[in-house]
Amino acid sequence: MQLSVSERKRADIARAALVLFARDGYERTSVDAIAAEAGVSKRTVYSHYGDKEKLFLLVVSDTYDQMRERFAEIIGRMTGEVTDAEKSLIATIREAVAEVSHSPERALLLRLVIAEMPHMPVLLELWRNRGITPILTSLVTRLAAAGLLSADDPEQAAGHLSALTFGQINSRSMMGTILLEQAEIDQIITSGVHVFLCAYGAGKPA
Amino acid sequence: MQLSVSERKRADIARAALVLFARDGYERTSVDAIAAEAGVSKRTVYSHYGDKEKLFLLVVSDTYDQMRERFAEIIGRMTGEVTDAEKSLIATIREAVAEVSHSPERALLLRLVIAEMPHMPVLLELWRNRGITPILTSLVTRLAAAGLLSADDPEQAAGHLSALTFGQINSRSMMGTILLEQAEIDQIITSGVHVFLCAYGAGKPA
DNA sequence: GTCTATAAAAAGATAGAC
DNA sequence: GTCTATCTTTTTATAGAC
Repeated sequence: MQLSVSERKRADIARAALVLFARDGYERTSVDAIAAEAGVSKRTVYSHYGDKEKLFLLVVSDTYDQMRERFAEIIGRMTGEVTDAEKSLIATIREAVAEVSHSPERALLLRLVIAEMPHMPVLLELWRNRGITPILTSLVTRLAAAGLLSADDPEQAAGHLSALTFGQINSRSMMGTILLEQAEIDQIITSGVHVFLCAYGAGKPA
Repeated sequence: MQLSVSERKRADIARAALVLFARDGYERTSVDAIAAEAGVSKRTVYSHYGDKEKLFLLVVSDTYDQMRERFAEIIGRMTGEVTDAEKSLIATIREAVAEVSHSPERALLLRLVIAEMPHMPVLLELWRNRGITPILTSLVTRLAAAGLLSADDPEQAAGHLSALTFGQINSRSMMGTILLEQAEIDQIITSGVHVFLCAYGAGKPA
């Protein structure tokens, strides 16, 4: 898995761009700064990526795909041997949130996408076609099939679950701008799942 | 209520700034463009507002306060003679959403605040101290006192209500980037309130 | 207060040598 | 592919006249 010098530089540029875009936003990040951070000349940046916007879109798209994969992996792992829907949901969502918060760049991605979406319609398609709602919907569908949930409209139920957990966390943290305490995160997830199960739970033990 | 020429120009600048900031964002909006839109010279902009950031913060703050006032007025109107919590909540939230969506500038404000918050800590305080959650909390408290809701923790309940309605709408519209159909908005509010009442409702009629 | 003209800096992108 | 040096445009902010 050796990388040529050129490939290495290409990767360095992408990593530098991610760090700076995440920290300063699109407009505030200059190509000069990216080149300096990556340890290459500005001309090399343009050789590899064409222009600033292409670089941005590629970095955002890659980071987003990685996050989505990890998310799907975590959600997908919760299958089969689930008996207590509440416990399993809390643990799974907790892990998913931790995964996103783990890397600052990923946490800030959402804010970046929101900020630049009106000026880059491509981002809109990225979001629409590869959102995380389908992943949650499939989870709800599976749980409903197993008799652990009662959801006539799995997509709508997934939307409610997402709003009550991820949505509340995004809102409180101002889309990742403020770092939340783990206790606060746990409280949001626990209470959110509880409300969700009040509406969609099946066979609750008292 | 006559305005002097100077006061008129000051107001024109603020209005122009709001329109352009909302449309193009902070960094993409130049002071030149604001001056042109307002029909004054650039020097006049600086005379009145000092610099670009002060102008931005003032415009955002004013717009936000107006929105918050309207919001409080709508929520506050729902008092006393409420008998059906579900119907009243749906109608009230529907009106509140319509009020915000009515003016594009107000709808886009949230996105702007999110985008610039990391670079302007003042915005963070604005949000914290004058958020809309307290307004919703007081509503929940009143409804609970009237025996229409069962909420031990009104603030948490308000958070859930907000996430299920406003949160879902913000999420679907990408913070106001995409315009939603009224039918979709209604569907979100209706189902969101339904879930909320599953968890917090008291004395539901079958 | 208001304008025209200008300074001063920064940023995106490219030319041309190696 | 990679670099240094440069072009061109844009932007914030100010000087100075009226």
